[in-house]
Amino acid sequence: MSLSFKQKRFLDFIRRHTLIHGQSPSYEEIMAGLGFGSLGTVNWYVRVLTERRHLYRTKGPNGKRALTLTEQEHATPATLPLLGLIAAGYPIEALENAESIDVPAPLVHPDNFVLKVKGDSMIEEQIEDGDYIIVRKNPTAKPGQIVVALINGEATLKYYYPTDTGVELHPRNPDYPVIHVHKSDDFSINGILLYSFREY
Amino acid sequence: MSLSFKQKRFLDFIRRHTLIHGQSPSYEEIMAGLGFGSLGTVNWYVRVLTERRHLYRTKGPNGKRALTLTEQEHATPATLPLLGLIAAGYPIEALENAESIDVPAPLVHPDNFVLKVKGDSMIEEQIEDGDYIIVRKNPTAKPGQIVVALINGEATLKYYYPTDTGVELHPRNPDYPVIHVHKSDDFSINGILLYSFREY
DNA sequence: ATACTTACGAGTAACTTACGAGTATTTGGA
DNA sequence: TCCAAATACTCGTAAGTTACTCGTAAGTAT
Repeated sequence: MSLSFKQKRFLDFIRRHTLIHGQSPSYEEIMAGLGFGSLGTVNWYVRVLTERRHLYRTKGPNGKRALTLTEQEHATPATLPLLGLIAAGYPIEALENAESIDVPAPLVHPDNFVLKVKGDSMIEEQIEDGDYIIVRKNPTAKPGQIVVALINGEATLKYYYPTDTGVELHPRNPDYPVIHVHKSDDFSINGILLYSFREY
Repeated sequence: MSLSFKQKRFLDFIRRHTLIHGQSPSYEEIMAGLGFGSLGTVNWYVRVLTERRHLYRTKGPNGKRALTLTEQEHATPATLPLLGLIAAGYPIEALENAESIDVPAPLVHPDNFVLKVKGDSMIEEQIEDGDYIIVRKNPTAKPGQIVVALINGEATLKYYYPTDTGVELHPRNPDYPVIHVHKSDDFSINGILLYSFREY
């Protein structure tokens, strides 16, 4: 879902023009400003960037000078870093170039981050390949919360229930077994599950 | 809902006139002040700006020198209205007091809205009770998009594939049957599925 | 009466969209 | 490693819409 260099340049031009002139540029102005030779080129950019929801018109289709950046409220970027890939039963796989993901503003918090679900290992939790989960980094949890836990290095997503003797991890789907964590296990809570989403 | 350059200029004129002269300008004064050749032009601005809620009359319609600015209110929150409840096989149930739901900023758009999923009827689509879906209102779709469709009044969430003879609706899960829509069916597309999420 | 506001009808310039076709650049395999 | 295919980008022009304009006449409140 990332943009090419030229596409970024295109969006930048609109942002700057809108800022400086108080209204969106017309196709002709964009054409001149970016050195294109044809309106068709401008239209091509508008079409693909609209489809990808980086642009929209404030006044419905064919509204004049109505091109607006979706990213406008990026002034306070409501994004969280995508820190890694998670698949049940495997270690969490870190991503180097922490890309940012748009999320609802109330979820923006320094301790929150996003993981992308890899594979269908969590299908029984109604979470499938390609979904995203938002996690609050926290080494502890309250009983009944869903946690991202690591058992002997393997990630899992389960309800957390501490007991006298150790910890029980319950699946969302009651058809699957409860996991009993023993003292001999290497157990840690990575964080608490706050939200999950899927883009279509 | 942004204004054109000329529309801003029109509002500015009213603001300044009201400030300086202590009363709103008459149509003639606006005409002279902005260099129009006709009252019709002034009236055109008043009409569209009133429709868009940037102007109103303090004394009801046809009140003289009563043009007043609706000074800009909103600090655009990144929310969408929750318009109803959806369950596969049932009509969409409208909610009266449209509450607002926080969503990622890029999804904020006048044509987008949120539906809450009721019951487990969409479980095979990996969408369960209590999930939310974000839909872009649109009466048509491109092949391959996931649509919220109504067949004989019943809602469903399916991949959309038009054919020569009608429309095919494919489920996300291939274990479930493809629906063939016939001409005799009352079929309409409510919108296009953009995003789904779940709070924990 | 006077001082305004509303209601047509119609025109034009400013823009946006649609279409058709061609050239670069990346990507996925054999 | 090299080709084929997809994707990204470019051009020109014509047609379609919208924002804005005019003029005039009829309506409404003091």
